[in-house]
Amino acid sequence: MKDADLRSWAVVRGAQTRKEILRTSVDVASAEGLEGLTIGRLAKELGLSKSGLFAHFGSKEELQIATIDAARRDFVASVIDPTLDVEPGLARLLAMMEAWIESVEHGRYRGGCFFYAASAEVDDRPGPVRDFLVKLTGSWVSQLKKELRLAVRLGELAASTDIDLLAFQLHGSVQEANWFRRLHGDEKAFDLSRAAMHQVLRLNATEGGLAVLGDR
Amino acid sequence: MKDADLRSWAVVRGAQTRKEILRTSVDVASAEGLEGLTIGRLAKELGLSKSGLFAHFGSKEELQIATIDAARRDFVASVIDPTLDVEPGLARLLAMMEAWIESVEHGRYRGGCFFYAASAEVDDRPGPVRDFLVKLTGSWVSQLKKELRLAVRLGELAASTDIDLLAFQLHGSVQEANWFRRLHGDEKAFDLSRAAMHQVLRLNATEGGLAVLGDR
DNA sequence: ATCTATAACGAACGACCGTTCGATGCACCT
DNA sequence: AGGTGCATCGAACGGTCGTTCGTTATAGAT
Repeated sequence: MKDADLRSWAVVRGAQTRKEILRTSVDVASAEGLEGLTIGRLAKELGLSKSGLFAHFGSKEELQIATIDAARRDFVASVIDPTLDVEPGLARLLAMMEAWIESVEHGRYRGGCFFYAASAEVDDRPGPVRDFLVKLTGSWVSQLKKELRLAVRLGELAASTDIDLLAFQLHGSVQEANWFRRLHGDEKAFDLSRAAMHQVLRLNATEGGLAVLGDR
Repeated sequence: MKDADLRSWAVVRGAQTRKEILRTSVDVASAEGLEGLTIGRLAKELGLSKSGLFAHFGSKEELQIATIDAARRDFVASVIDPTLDVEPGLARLLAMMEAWIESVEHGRYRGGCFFYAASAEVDDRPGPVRDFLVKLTGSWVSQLKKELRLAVRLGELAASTDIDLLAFQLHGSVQEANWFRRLHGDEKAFDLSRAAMHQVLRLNATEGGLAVLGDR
């Protein structure tokens, strides 16, 4: 009976619409911001009524959070999942970084990296939206650090490696690339990002690590 | 006669008010964004009427541009001017970077680095506001590169130094620090920024450059 | 004393915002 | 055939936005 409810026509249709809304809202929010993402504008773009769209979320704040979560799903699908079967350690870290860079470089959002835009907008506005974003970005940095620590343990990075500093540099190189490309339209930003990444990794790599990093 | 006009009571008073408005608007915009900076809110905060404040600028876009220009003046005064009498080359570059980091770390704006916030907000909104911001940020990066090239010519940095990459890394380290502190509230962000800066400079420094960089 | 220029004001405008509410339509259950 | 649950709609709400306009106050010039 409950199953019947959950699979009823209306519910399925509702879930589908919600998905379509979020697919568009992530795109819009990456460019116009989470506040610039207005319900009327979004409804018009999707051919829905304001109130019909609104009913899916109950408040603008809920829409914003759902939008961030949709961006998270996209991020996991395109950056994290594909690297799960790569050999853990430095190799996987490289795969994660490369997937991340590519997702920023060729992603489908008009505004470039969603989390870059959202961070700058939300960092001074306390509340659940900010909290959620802090949690997600913090979790990504932690994941990078975790893989770095593993690489140290595997002897691919030197024991003296400053994990915090290295993660800071890796994360920063991608954020800077997004800033540079977005504002100054220069596509070589991502080459610089890759070069910076390889430089700092090489700086901390052991002989075994250098083998993983390759020639370039 | 013209002089008398320019020094008339009303004009002086007007210029003073405009200055006070901009002093507040930069502060507000660094936190709420250039769009979130609304005329009514700004007027209330300053004890002015909406229309009275509005008359100083003629349009919201003009207010935004004037606000960015006020931020530029602050930046020049606190980051560039104090380094003009430092010895050109690596020493001056270090002074510029340190002044920049400190201005972000201890600046008077509630929203942290003004240009970081404005960049992310405006990068997808074409128009005069964006154009102005692109010009200013580009000019700052150019200034860094100019000093780096000088350091190379002075033999403080190796001739093989990749200026674009190094500027990318220096600029990115400060932006990342602002992001990290703003979103995750961690004050050690700026120590990381300084460490990253020294690391990449050291990597390109000659013996003479290392002497300028010092021990740390 | 009168005139001029400017700053600042208050009231109002249309547009859009997020949100509420009742009505309508459709697929399924009994 | 009638009832139920859900998605969606249209109209309306109070509020805020940027902007316009006519008015008032005030210091200096004539």
